[in-house]
Amino acid sequence: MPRRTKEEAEQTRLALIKSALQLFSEKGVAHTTLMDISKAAGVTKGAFYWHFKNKLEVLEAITQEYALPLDEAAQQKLETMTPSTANLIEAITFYFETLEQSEALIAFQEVILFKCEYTDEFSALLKRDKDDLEKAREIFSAFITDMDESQWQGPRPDAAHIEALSQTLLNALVGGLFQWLTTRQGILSQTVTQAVRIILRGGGLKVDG
Amino acid sequence: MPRRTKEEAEQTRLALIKSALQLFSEKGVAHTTLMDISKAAGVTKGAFYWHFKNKLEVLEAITQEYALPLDEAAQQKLETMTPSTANLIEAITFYFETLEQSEALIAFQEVILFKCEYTDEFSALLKRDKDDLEKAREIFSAFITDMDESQWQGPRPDAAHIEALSQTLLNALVGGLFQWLTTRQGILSQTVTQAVRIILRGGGLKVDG
DNA sequence: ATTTACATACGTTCAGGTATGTATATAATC
DNA sequence: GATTATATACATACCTGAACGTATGTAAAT
Repeated sequence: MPRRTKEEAEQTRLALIKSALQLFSEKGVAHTTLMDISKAAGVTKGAFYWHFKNKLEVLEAITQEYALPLDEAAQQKLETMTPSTANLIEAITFYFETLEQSEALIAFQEVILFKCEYTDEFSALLKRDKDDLEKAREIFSAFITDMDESQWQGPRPDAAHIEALSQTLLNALVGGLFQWLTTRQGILSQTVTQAVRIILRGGGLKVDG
Repeated sequence: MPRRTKEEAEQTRLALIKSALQLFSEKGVAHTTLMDISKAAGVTKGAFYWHFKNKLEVLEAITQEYALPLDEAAQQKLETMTPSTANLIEAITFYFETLEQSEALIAFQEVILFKCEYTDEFSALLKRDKDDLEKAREIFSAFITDMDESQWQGPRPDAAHIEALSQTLLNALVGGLFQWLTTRQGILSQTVTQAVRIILRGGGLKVDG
């Protein structure tokens, strides 16, 4: 059936994105064919090639549709909060609570970490992921730097220490997500929060509990 | 040229493994063809199929050849050391120093983390990786548990806390490796060691420096 | 003599891409 | 407001290369 209305076209676009994410997480990006995606979305390859140029474009669309909103929400949360350890922990907890409650977000992270080969054109995707992490680290650093003197156990440390601290924090988050996605044991937001407490305390900040 | 001697056959086997690792890290596992590997090793597909059943078997051979020795060395190091924070840090530093000095080990980790889709038969590989990490965590836990009272800042914590601590430690290591492999910035063993210090201190252990 | 350690050749499947068909929504024109 | 024109949103069919696997050949080691 040719020539749907604009809204119907957007529907099929979203259906393609959704099916792609589902199939990517099941079969991997490289082993998912464009016809697999099209079929699962109830259309043909013609529809796919109308909306997207290739697999990479779908993955980018998936990112825009599913991952970006949470990233931006968490970022804005941190930017509006008053800098404190409690608020830092809360923002991180918010991120992982939202993540673990969304099948789509879980599937997305699975694809990014386990079902995608970062080579050729896809290496750009890894680079962007790298930039995102670097940005997150900078936000952590700024947030910690802006904290009041009262948040620290001892005297305020230098910038290098805060950078090392925020980097360690970020690495533990990535590693924690990695570990949870493979084992699915425990509650992601809780284990991560626990790790954050340990690290912030080890970095010289006051942490209650 | 048919029918080489046993040693020559082992040579081509190792050449295939080496070429496979190289190509996997460049082009990704899925996008590397068996003829690519064979050609790079200076043989034909016939030689490949004589030594291996499929791609998965090569990857397993690569693991045996390159990754296992370091894992076992680090593990044995921990088992023979007297439990202390300094020795824990030293064992971890040893692991990552060895890693960052070997192109092959770096390539292997790159393949495992970024150039491999864990689906179908390859999901078994991810499961084994999971088991390895779980084993590492247990070793960390045991090592920390066996530590002398003098190693702690305060009273000795309960088992649950030590488990959370070792898990956080492991997650930070994985995340740190992840981060270093993407950015290649700084010296892996140093940044990781720094992270370990922060975490152990946050976990309640005495850390010098 | 037989097995080994490959080389060569082939068949089959299958994925990506393209070219083209087509019915309808939408815009343009009168 | 009716007609026409055009762009849209796909469906269908085909073409191409290529990768996997397999079957078979073969010369030397054992």
